[in-house]
Amino acid sequence: MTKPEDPRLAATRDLALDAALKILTQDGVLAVTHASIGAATGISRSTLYRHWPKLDQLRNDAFKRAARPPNVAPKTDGPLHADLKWLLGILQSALNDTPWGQVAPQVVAAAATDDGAQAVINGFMADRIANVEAVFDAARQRGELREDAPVRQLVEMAIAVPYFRKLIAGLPLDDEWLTAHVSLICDRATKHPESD
Amino acid sequence: MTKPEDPRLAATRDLALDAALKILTQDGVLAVTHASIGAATGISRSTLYRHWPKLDQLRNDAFKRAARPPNVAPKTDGPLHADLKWLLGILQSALNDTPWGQVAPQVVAAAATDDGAQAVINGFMADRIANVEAVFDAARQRGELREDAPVRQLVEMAIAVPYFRKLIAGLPLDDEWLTAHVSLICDRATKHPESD
DNA sequence: TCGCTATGCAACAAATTGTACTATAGATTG
DNA sequence: CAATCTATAGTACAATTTGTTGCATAGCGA
Repeated sequence: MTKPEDPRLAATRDLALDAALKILTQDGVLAVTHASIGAATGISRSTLYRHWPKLDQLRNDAFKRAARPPNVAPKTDGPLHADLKWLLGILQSALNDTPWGQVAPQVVAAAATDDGAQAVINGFMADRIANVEAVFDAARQRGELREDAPVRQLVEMAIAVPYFRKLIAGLPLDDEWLTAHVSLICDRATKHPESD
Repeated sequence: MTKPEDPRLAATRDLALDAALKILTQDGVLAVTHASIGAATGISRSTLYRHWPKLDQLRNDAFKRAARPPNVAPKTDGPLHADLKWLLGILQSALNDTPWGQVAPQVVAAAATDDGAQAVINGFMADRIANVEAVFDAARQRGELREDAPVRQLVEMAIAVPYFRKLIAGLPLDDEWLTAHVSLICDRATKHPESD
């Protein structure tokens, strides 16, 4: 019943949002406008207004594009510290090497006054937390975890610190830091601290 | 040699920035403009332009006003978990009950493209970290800390998690959470886990 | 009192944001 | 292929935002 969509629509949408993402990372939210995207892509301003009548909609779609998660299934074959390092390594890469690291703070700020942006960040964070939880669950089933391990808190810490360093404190995320971070968390969670 | 400043300058500055802060918390950065402040205060637009010729300068000053830290000397008379709970309680209040909780995400976002905003947040965070470090230093001098306590990491965690919860994840900061958070950090830092 | 300067006001310029209309080019259907 | 529908380019235009300038007034310091 639903007609197939005119391919031109998807084409301009993709072209426009790719440009929007680039502008977003380079010059910030304020720089993504119908005019700037038109200049970058050759798409006419009037066409862009037909796709996104309001500027907020355009920016929210740019946010969504930046927030597209790597969508990996977490490695859960143990041991915990290896799984965790693997998963947080992906997070680290996302923050360091993809537009998300540049864009996330702007989404966070937009979320204060814009429900669309709030939804973007909630969805993204839910994915991240679920992945880390899956890693801990697998560790528990393997019997690696201490009975009293405060898993919820540890999951939160695992994610909070890299985000804090990158977005708020402006500190680097590198392998040395990651190793220490994972070690600190596993130390509290597992029965026998890995003696390396 | 430096003439005393005309009192009218300070008067309009304060009046304008107070209004700016209110607008900032209520409607976001984008709403703080010379026009909106003029409407809120009765100050004429041209006067506001003389004080802040560019919009960025005006917004950065509003950020600075929001970021004015409580400027408390941390309690350091021990034990660690009490000092830490006291200090993080102040942080929690600042995030929950002062404009800083609303404004911080916007400063973080602005920092991506604006050095002034970056300076605001760096200064604020340096203060916070120094205070928590002072608390740990005192604990060390009292002999409460384990030899191998990773203090730098724990200081970072102590601050990172509340910021993450409030700014990024939209989770609440309440007393129950704070107690658990402090407990988890002290557990790793102190020689003998408090047995309560 | 006298000069200096901050303010208020109004007019204006330029850029931004959004709308409307027309003509053309590409897609879908028969 | 032909007819029709629809997305796009281009232009003109309106409304708002952002910033400037000149002038008169009122408050401050000497």
